[in-house]
Amino acid sequence: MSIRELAAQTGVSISTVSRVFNLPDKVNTDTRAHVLQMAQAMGYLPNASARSLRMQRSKVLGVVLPTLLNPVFAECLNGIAQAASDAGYAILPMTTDYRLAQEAQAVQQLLAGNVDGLVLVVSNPATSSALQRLRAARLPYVLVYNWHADHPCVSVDSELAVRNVVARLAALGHRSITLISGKLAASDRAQQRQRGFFSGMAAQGLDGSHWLEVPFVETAVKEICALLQRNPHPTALVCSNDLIAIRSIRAAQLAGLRVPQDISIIGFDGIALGEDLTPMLSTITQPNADIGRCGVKLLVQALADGLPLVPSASLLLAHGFRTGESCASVTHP
Amino acid sequence: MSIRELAAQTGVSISTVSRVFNLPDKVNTDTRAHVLQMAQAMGYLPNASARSLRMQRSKVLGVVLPTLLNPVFAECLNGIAQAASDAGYAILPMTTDYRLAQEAQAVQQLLAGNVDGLVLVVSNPATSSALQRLRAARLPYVLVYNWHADHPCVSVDSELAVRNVVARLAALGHRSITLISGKLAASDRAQQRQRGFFSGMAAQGLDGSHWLEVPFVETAVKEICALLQRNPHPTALVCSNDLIAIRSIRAAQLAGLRVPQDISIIGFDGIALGEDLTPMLSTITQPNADIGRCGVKLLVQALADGLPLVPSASLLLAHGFRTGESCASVTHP
DNA sequence: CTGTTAGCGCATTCAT
DNA sequence: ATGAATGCGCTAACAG
Repeated sequence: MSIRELAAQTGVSISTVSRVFNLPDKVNTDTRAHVLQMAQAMGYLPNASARSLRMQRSKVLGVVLPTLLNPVFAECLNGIAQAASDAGYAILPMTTDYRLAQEAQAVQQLLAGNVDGLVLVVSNPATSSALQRLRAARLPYVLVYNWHADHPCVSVDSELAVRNVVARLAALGHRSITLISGKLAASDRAQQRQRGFFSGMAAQGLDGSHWLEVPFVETAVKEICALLQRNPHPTALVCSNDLIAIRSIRAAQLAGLRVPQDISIIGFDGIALGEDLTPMLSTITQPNADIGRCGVKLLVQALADGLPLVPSASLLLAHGFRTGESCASVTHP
Repeated sequence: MSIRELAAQTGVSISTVSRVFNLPDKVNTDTRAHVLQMAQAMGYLPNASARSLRMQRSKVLGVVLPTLLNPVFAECLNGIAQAASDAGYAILPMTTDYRLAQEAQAVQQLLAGNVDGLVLVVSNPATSSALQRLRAARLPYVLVYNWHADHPCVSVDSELAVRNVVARLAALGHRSITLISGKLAASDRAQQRQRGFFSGMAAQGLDGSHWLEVPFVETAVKEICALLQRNPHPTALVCSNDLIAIRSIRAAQLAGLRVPQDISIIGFDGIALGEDLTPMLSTITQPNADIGRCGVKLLVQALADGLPLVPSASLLLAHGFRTGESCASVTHP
């Protein structure tokens, strides 16, 4: 079903049909109604490929995320999809599983798929070859969750958030706090959060040398459990993200520690699921859907303006703290 | 960077360049190497829209899912993405939030986006208008999680699974079992699972009249808690899915019941996260990634054969049971 | 207000 | 083994 057939059946020219769908005002009301009716009857839908080829834009945004198995990114993708849809864009998502090779490949494929722009989270903006290729291709893009002065980003101040959470723990009487960090090489967010931990501990005059690095994808309950079985155990754990916090809670149980009576555990991300857990997860909350939405909005705006998206357009959104049940004050026996 | 420019720079015709990328064997080795090298240097990538227009196929599969906020669908999408990528397809996902209007709209958009085929989960295959439109458009599609004799599907035998789980609970001494079901109108899976509950309870000679219908998206902890506070409370809960089971565990805690000592709670889906919970979720497991993978494989095969995908191609995969910690035998005081 | 025409970038005959 | 020519379906001048 092509525009030509519809035009023939309707008894008008293809330009008129085209106008009906693109510039409806510029066509006679009756003609328009007739065309629309015939289109409906014949099940005509404008061919997206032909339109993309002609217009030199696909109305598709590429999306690159580490994984959808962490709800934080599923929530973000939700926001992305919503904002994209609102702006008339479809999305083409790819996941990297936190691997550089996949990151590069995803960007490569997306470039070949002629998307109009990209929303992505990379391992490390400072060193990402995928990002360089993107710049070389002069394709508009925006990073989400990442933060770097040379790129347009949408994120929260992770470092500050963790520093504040350390202060909060200190105020609750915690002195022995351990950081459970995701692989630092795989994530600049983990690095930021680690910096927040270090500076926070230092600011409280506490020993910030205790931290454990665990994988993002595979569960590390065993390792965390082993750490908790050492005597004395830390009275609080600050985790790189909610998934790791959930695993830490399990590790604590396996180590015979009650949460929060024996140990406080704090996450980062604010995934919705955390609210339904028992104990409810205490965590630093990010506006995940909004992060995605804002990223798309910036991108769409740049696309509309025809201007490149500059680093100075970066947005730092507000984070929060969810007072759950996995964090309590230290009990002095 | 078009094929013409590359051809000009390389000193060959565009047909030769085209052959280098599509029929490499039919071009001289030296010429091929030269073209490839120049392509690399100039950063040439074949334009996907042009190719789609010419080939009348986009190498894109549409995907329609209720939501990505339930990890079961995120896991499935992961499998879909993997299999699609392996077969050289990209994916264009849309979510419906369990709403019929969105379901129809998603299919409509995907049709307009000229995808080559669709993987989807609909509310109800028997009545879905989106599905009818798909058939009318003669676009290959496969349903996942849904099950219906008139459509090609990939799923598990939910009814049998629940029936068996009821038997398992009965064997553990449970007599008072309540079903916490997702909105039946929004999901044929919920209907299947309810049927399994009814027939399972009947088979055990138990009263299967106790069940509660809760939303999929919003949390229904309050309602479930209220149900549990009635005296006497059921000794076991069978839930439509893992997310509802997680909320039920929270509801139990709020109602002052210990899981599993005071009440057993069983989920459905086998989301990975369930293994990291405390108590570890006891649940019926589905091979979520495989369901997605199989769906894509069927679709890709049909696309390759040029044949329509028939209902008789439907696949019923094996389910399992994860013995977690949220289910125990009845303690007789 | 409507029709005619010229490509967008590519794969594919048909020649050579 | 390679090149010239055609058209996929559509939008955007341009002409009327």
